[in-house]
Formats: sequence, C-alpha cells, structure tokens
Amino acid sequence: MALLAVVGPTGTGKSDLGITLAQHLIDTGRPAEIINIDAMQFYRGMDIGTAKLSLGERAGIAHHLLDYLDVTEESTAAHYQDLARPLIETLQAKGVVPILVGGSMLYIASVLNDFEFPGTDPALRAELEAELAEVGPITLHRRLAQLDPIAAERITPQNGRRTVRAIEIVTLTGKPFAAALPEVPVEWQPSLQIGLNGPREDLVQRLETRVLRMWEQGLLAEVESLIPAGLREAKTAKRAIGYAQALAQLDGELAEAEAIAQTVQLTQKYARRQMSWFRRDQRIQWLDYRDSGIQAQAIALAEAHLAAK
RNA sequence: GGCUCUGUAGCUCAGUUGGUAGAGCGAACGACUGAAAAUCGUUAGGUCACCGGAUCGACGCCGGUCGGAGCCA
Repeated sequence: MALLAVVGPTGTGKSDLGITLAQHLIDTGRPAEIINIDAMQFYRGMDIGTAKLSLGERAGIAHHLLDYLDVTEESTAAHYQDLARPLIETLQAKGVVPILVGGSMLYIASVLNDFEFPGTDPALRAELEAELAEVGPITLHRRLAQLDPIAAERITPQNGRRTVRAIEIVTLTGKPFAAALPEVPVEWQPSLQIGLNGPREDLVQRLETRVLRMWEQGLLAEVESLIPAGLREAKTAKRAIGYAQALAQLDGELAEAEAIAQTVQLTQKYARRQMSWFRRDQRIQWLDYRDSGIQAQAIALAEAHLAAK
C-alpha cells in the first residue's frame, strides 16, 4: 500500500508539488488523488488567505477533505483522523495512491503516526476552562500535579491550555497521560513524507510577498463576504492568520499597513513553529523549493516508495 | 536665533537619593496526543549618541559636540 505526503512550512509550494506527483502517477497509469491536510483549507470560502488551489490549478485531480466545513464549524485533529484514515484505506483498496498535502502538524501526525486521542467531555472541558480563567494556569497546574505528577512535570505550569486537556484526559480515562511524544514515532502505516523547505532568509522574503499578494488579491473582500456566513462567531476559522487581521482592519482596529505587517509576522512565526515540529521527524525527505530539479527528485522518491511498498 | 524636552537591546520604552542596566514585542532554538494558523518554555542581543570634566566610582552630576521633537521670535 502506497501512501505519500507532501509536508513543510507554509508558502513552500506543497500544493503544486502535490499536483505534479499526482499528475505523474496518473500519466504513468497509476491513479492518484490528493487529500488536503491543511486545517484552514477545510473551510469553504476561505481561499485567498489559505492560498487554496483554484479549480483550474487542481488540473482535474480529485481533492478530498477540502472545502468540507462551514466557517462556523469547529475542526479537530481527532475528527480529521476519523475521516482521513478510512478515506485513505478506501482509496488504497481501489488501487488509488493517496497523496496527503498540507502543513498542519498535529493533523499530519495524527494520521501518519499511531495517535490515539482520548475522548473529550464538553461539560468537563467548559468547567476546567472556566476555572482556568478564574484561578490562572499555575493553580490549575498544581491540581494536575496531584492527579498525574509525571504529566505535570512535562507540561509547563504557565501552559493553561495543555493543563486543562491533561486534567480532562486523566479524569475521563482514570489513567495517567503521557503528555509527551514518543522519541521515535510509531507508524500507522508505511508512508513517504516529502518535506519542502528553503533557507530561512529566503522563506522570510517569500512569505512577506505572499501576504502582500493576498491583500492585493482581495482578502479583505473575501473576509467581508464570510461575515454573513458566520465568520465572527466561528471558533477556529476566525483565528486564521490573515483573517483575524483582515477582520480587525474592517472594524477599523488596524490600519491596512498594520494588518499586513502583523499577518507577515504571524506567518513567519507559524513557519518557524512548523519547522520546529517537522525537524524532529527523521523520516521526512527534505527538498529545497528553490531547486529546479525538485519535481524530478520528488518523483524519484515516490517511485522508490512505490517500488518498495 | 532663543527657550523647553529628548537620544538606553532590532522596535516601543522602564531605570528610586551616583556603585557599569531591565520589561514588553521581535529574533533564534525547543516542547507539543480532541481549538495546533493553537498553547507554552529557554536563550542571545546594549562601549546606556559622542567628547571632555569633577568623583574611589556615572546611564545617572557639570561643560561641550552631533541628531530628534515642540514652543517663541
């Protein structure tokens, strides 16, 4: 069973490379389809700010898990895992090569690695979040230390978010929470991950012009059109980098130059966080997006993976 | 031209009565198992504009030079 993935930080050309790979496989008689794994491209109507491929650019290749959520719907990695894994298996059963394309770290890991998300309980969660808001992260963390000393040691006391979830897990499962990623990831099934990246200074430049282009292409108008659809009430979608800033600009809270500058900065930071996550995965085969031979290299890697299967 | 204020980390600024400096943001690096485009941690950056003086000792006092802001002519 073949399984390909194109990963890496934002703005490195993952979508295009995904098309190239799919096209190559199809041209050589092996059906291939793309599965989006960018958490913001799930949302219908969020196109410009997520650099979503247009229909034309998709070149007739089937794309899954793209545009399948309303802006008001919340997305979670656990839910995505439930959708993506059966989809992958279905495609494989039909002899289609699935190509995961995107940069949402947790989502990728939750599909490709042996991730098991313990359940959640909205009431308990709400209760813990209220408590967090009231007493602050440090106090809540002391409670975690009593419930699960090891988890508490692995989560910094200032990190209220992770503390809440850890308490939730321990309470729900009655078992300790690992709170740590395994040294070496356990594979869900063998896959080839191709990573795209370039020198930091170059990427910084690239991301800046990319953000400028989003504004030129009408991100503001796109955001405005999403307001009636409920963007303001959204939990996840309205936080998207660029979208939050465009909203602030529409509300007069930010001048355009500020909104753009902030978006550029957040995008840079995001790319950095992505790299710090991806770097630890030794299986990723890194390619330099500036390299003109990148398509051939990716195809060679894919062929080797298919041959080994 | 005169008067007043001002020049401290890449940016915005703190710095008590003189004992060679701090924060926030940014940056680099890291953590990460149901919001992950989230949430957090660590570290590196400063001849305190420049020159001179008094002092055991100055970012801090005195004098001057250069740059910025405002007010009056």
